[in-house]
Amino acid sequence: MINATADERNVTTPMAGRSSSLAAAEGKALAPRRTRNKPEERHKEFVRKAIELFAEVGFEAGTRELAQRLGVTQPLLYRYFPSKDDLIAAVYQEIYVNRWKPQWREGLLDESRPIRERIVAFYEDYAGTIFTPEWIRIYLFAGLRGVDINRRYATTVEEQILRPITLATRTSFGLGGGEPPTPEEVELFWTLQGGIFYYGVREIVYRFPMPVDRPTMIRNAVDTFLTGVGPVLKRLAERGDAPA
Amino acid sequence: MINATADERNVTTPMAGRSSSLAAAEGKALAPRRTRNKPEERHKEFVRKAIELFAEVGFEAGTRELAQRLGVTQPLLYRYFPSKDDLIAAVYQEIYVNRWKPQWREGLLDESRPIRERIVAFYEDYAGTIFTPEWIRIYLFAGLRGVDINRRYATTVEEQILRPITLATRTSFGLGGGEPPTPEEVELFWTLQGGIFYYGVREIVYRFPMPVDRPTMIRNAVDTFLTGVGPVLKRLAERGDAPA
DNA sequence: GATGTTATTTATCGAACGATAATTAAATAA
DNA sequence: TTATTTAATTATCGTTCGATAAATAACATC
Repeated sequence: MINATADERNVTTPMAGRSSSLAAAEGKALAPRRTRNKPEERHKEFVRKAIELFAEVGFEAGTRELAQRLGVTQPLLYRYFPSKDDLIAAVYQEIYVNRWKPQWREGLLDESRPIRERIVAFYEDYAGTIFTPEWIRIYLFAGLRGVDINRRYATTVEEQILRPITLATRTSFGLGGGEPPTPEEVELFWTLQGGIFYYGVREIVYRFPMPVDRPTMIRNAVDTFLTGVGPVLKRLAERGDAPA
Repeated sequence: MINATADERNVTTPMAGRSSSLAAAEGKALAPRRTRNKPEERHKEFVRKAIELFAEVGFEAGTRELAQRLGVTQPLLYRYFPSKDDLIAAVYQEIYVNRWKPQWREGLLDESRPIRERIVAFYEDYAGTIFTPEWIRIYLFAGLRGVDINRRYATTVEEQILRPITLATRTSFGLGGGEPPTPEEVELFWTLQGGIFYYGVREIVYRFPMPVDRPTMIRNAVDTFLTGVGPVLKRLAERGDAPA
């Protein structure tokens, strides 16, 4: 199922550039290169490559494969991360915490610009951030694994993005004052969010041919949504969530 | 990571109901139960349980775990499936081919009912079919694995569902004749499809609390979409896909 | 009841996995 | 230069995995 390139069999190989000195010409074992790096840089380097590998294969990717890509031996990983799960946790932190931009929320709340412009600008920047194999694939791997990364991230999206959008949209339609959005209202905006997110899943995970480019898709989706959401918001506000 | 319940150590155990006769009271090895089933039933039974297991754990679920749940020994699986991948293929067939309903397309094309009613009815039935852990989780597992199940399924969705919906909607708005839908038009309906699908992902994969029930979500999403899509379709039709 | 077929189990192989202990050598300080 | 520290490697353990070969026992046929 995996390569195992016959070059180096079962034994753990150091590798990464045979010692440029023509040292061991005997052909047996090449002198292993041993470059000593600062722990801080190594830590970052390990996480960076781990993101790459996990995005490709998933979390069942072997630590030996990761070490090989880094040009180090497998046990070295355990000097920097007590266990594989700790490495995975560092990956989560890097992607889903460090890449979150507070200006997303701020931009959406900037009432000096029309609501459509704010929403389109947000989704263009948001798509530019998360429509990468690392972000989307690892996000789905994590979700299927059952870690609560996704629940927590979805909570953040709802609080920092969807509720502000909902309120701003309601305001722009002259509906309701400052009451918090109802679940039905927020759910409406989840549908838009999910529709745009799923564009990325089709493109990056399924590798489905995407004849419509991102900005066009976003513009049309937001236009359709904003045109249609007015009456629905009005209806929801009028009957105060009473069922038909 | 897995249980390994101390009861049965490394050795492959037959199991499944100790022989109800109080046979081996010596405590050592229980007489293994050997019931002989018809190959046809076994095949179905294996696929059924495999779906259950793969939905929980993913395709890296062990064949031993599957055998244990079936109450048989692990090598028996290889009498019915040449390899694990063949078992997985049977799982795909069962879920994504056998569960497809041709009446979805037919119902969407039934011009005797209003377009909104057709679309809402379709999504309610569609959600009832695919919003299960087996369907959604295995679908995402397959997508991340790189098999082309998802590309093929998405093609079917586009051809059997989204293009009919697009044409029917265009007709109901009095726009365009029988020309095939443009990619931009189809992409609009992909956004609705993705938005609704992602509701299922949040509910079933992320286990996000869902305060709005499915029928309400579907009704509001379709209402918003159908209200807003008219002007956008009109704009797309008028300028013949020329960029702004 | 004897015989033949085959569903099922027992036993086992080789590879890959996560992780640990002991050893080696590169950088730093004396 | 020599001594100290520790980054990095070598070697290896115990498990689990997918898969195969051989032995066994349940059912069908005569």
